[in-house]
Amino acid sequence: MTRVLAVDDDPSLRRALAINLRARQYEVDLAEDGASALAAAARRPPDVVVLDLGLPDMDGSDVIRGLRGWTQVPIVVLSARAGQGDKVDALDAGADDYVTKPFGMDELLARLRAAVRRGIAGEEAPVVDTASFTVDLAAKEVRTASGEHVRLTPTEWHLLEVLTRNEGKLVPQRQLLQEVWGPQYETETNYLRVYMAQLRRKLEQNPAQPRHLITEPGMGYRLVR
Amino acid sequence: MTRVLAVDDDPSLRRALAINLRARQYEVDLAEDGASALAAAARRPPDVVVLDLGLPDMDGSDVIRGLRGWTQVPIVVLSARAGQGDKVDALDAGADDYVTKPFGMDELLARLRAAVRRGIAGEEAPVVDTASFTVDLAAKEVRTASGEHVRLTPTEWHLLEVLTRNEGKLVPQRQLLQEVWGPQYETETNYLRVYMAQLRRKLEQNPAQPRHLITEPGMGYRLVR
DNA sequence: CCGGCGCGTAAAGAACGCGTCAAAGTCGCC
DNA sequence: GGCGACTTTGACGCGTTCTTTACGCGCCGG
Repeated sequence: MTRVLAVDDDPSLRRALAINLRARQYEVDLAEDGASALAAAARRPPDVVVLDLGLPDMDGSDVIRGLRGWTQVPIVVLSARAGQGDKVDALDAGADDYVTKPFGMDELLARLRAAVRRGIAGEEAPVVDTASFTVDLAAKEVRTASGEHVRLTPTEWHLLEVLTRNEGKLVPQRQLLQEVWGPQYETETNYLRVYMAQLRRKLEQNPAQPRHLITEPGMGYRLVR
Repeated sequence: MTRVLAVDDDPSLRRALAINLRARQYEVDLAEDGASALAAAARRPPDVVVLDLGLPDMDGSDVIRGLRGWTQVPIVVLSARAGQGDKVDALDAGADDYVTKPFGMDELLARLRAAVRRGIAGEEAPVVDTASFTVDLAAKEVRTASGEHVRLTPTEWHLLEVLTRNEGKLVPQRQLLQEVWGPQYETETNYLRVYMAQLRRKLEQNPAQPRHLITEPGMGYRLVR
């Protein structure tokens, strides 16, 4: 059963959330402020968190950072209709989605389902294998189709790791550069060219015509099975 | 139940709208001018707004901006005047779609359904598929109906992305140019013609008679399923 | 009936991005 | 201190993409 931790200082909204969620077979924990939310999450790790930003004791973004310190649980934020500043802050702090008050219960439930789906999908998939090679993210290991171990340098691995975690998706050049080399290298696209070439030489059967490490000109790269 | 706010100064048209909409299980609020429309929307937030541009007290675009200040509710505009200027203004101000008077009730209802669907779907719509092709916004990938990958250039993709995010809705030329090429290219409508032609060649089964990438002469383009 | 406007199409040169190679620079380890 | 592995940097050729211009057509208004 899916466990939801719902955090809001308004008792009537807490009650409404609890009733609606339990009616849909969620297991519900409640908290009325940031401190007890963090405590509750630590005591019984939830599968998804619904968090009101307007808590009496702590800033919402700080609650998010407190959770993100040790868990990747999906967080859906509730906010009164005020400015967008706190929304941006919350997303930057690591929230997954955002619902503005007043909201329809249907909408919140839809967002919750989506968040849970993403969360569960995220935990599995440490291994991705293609026709030519297999990437084991947990073991940090790459093997060819014939089972031989492939030696990668740290940078090569890091690049391949980002592509693997986004398997099938196009990863923008900027994101790759930022995650592998850091934010100040966002424009050094030639790094990508050099290292993609090295990865292809080690992993592709025909490096000149790559089948899995695909260039999308002008946009980024993509790992396809 | 879906709530519609219908705004028109003509009492007989208000009545006709109310009867037709209620017959189709919509909950209907009525307003006869801009000020009371804004007040009604604030009192009971609607799921979709039908707005006549020819109101006695306010310019239609100002009503739209008044709503857009705090809500993303879909707005379908009714326009009587032959001129296109006010329609373009309304779309630029944030309207979602428009219907020209005199209109068939069927057409209005179809536009309403499309607008409501978009509104509810909200931010969760990473995949849009038509009879001819499928657009995956998250993966930045386009496939034909037969499943083949379609290669798009960055500009082609960017243009298609904007249209896809506004699926079903008429997107003004100005908005497309601004989002794809930047604010200083707002008048270069020939860019749109060139790139729409390229997209049609790659995506439409019969590029000469596009079924999904539709031109709305003088105003903009629309992606329909 | 004619003229103008907007749209679709085609084609050209210019600009850009990518893959490749080679060499210089950096770091840690023996 | 020297050696090897890894990373960074620069240059070049080639194919692709973007930009710009020109022309023909259809529709609408005069």
